Amino acid sequence: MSQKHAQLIQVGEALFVKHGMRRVTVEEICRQAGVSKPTFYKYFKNKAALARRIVELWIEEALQRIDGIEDAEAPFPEKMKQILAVKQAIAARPGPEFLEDLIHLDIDLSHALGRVMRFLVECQQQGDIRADIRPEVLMAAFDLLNSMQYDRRIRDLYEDAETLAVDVFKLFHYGALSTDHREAGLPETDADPIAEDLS
Amino acid sequence: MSQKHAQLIQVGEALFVKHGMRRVTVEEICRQAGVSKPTFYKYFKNKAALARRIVELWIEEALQRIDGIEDAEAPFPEKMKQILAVKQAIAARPGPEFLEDLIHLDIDLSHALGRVMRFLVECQQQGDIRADIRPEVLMAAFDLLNSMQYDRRIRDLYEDAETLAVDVFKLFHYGALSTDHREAGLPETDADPIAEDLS
DNA sequence: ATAAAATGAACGTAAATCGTTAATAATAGT
DNA sequence: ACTATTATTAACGATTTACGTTCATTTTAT
Repeated sequence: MSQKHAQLIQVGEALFVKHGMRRVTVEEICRQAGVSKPTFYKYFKNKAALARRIVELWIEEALQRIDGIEDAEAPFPEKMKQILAVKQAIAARPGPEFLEDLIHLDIDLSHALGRVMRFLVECQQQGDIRADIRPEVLMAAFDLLNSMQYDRRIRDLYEDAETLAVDVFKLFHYGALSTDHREAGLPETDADPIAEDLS
Repeated sequence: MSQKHAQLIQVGEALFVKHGMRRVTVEEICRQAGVSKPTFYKYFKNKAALARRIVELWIEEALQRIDGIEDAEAPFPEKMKQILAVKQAIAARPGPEFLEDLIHLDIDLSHALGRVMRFLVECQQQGDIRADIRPEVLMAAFDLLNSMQYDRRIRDLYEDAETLAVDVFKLFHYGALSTDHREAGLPETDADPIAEDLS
């Protein structure tokens, strides 16, 4: 829409990401955006509404990128790698403090992630990923593996951060890919994911 | 001194550097430091006093490092390079927002820099640096050259940041070193620095 | 057991922030 | 040039937050 509207979002995003919401005031956003306070409240009900809008845009952008990756023609493992990279990117976008704020606002970044989940499910149905593990578990496993990159103890084992990232991807890949995409064959299991009950 | 005292300084430094003073509350510092508020005010008159103490420690540390460099035996250009690097390091330590706060508190980081200035003067007296330019100007020139590293337009000319940094050092060096340390000789000027008046 | 140090909880005060209002100024289109 | 829209400035009361201090109690060390 208006120039002002865009400015507010841009400035708000920068400040929220860097400092979190409670360290940033509406007047500060207005000042840096070159917008008056009444105009702010014309566009947004309050500070939280701005935050919500910002995240909304993040998610929209992520979904578009994921669509693009899905439509493109590429070997499947490459697609999966890219899509998971997108998910990782939006999860890391808010700083730790803004992330806290989002949780407190009941904003769930992992809803864009629902799109990723659907992708995983499709992959299972097409036999690209092993179907004997529930997609939620796969997703969680991916997150856990990724979190290794931020663990000091693990990080110190590597010279540079990139090879660690590659290793993480390799790990998830060759543990998750079905035999179709594996070099060495492993006993294939295609049991019903919900078959076993953990009672 | 006390464990608590050190904790407060450590936490305060981290928060101030990251967010600046006005975004950080005393209670927040106390919480993260595991110290009660009355104890905070036992050690520091107020938030500003903590900030002052933090910078004081920075300067002390910088002075010690400079002394160490001066006492060590190394070729002169290497010494100068190291000392200027220390100066550059402490100047960059506070984030832009904390730097604003320090200015507003009449805290002058460039007083540690006075030590660097004295070094430059000594160098001039010993003939290591050309003596026909006032040390203040040399210092300012160094700062300007260094600031190039943060100029987007210049930065984009380089692949990596390191070679740029090296170039900056080279530039300052071979423009500032006297013929004693130069490969190619240039007309030596040892006129009185204050001889020429710009009236 | 005693002294010193740190804590939690509460306090009054001052300042900051919120969200809104009204009157004025700027900008647009017709 | 006139009108309608839109933004701005300045101020507002209400609420929240942060400050710096006090005091009774607990913890720690001697």
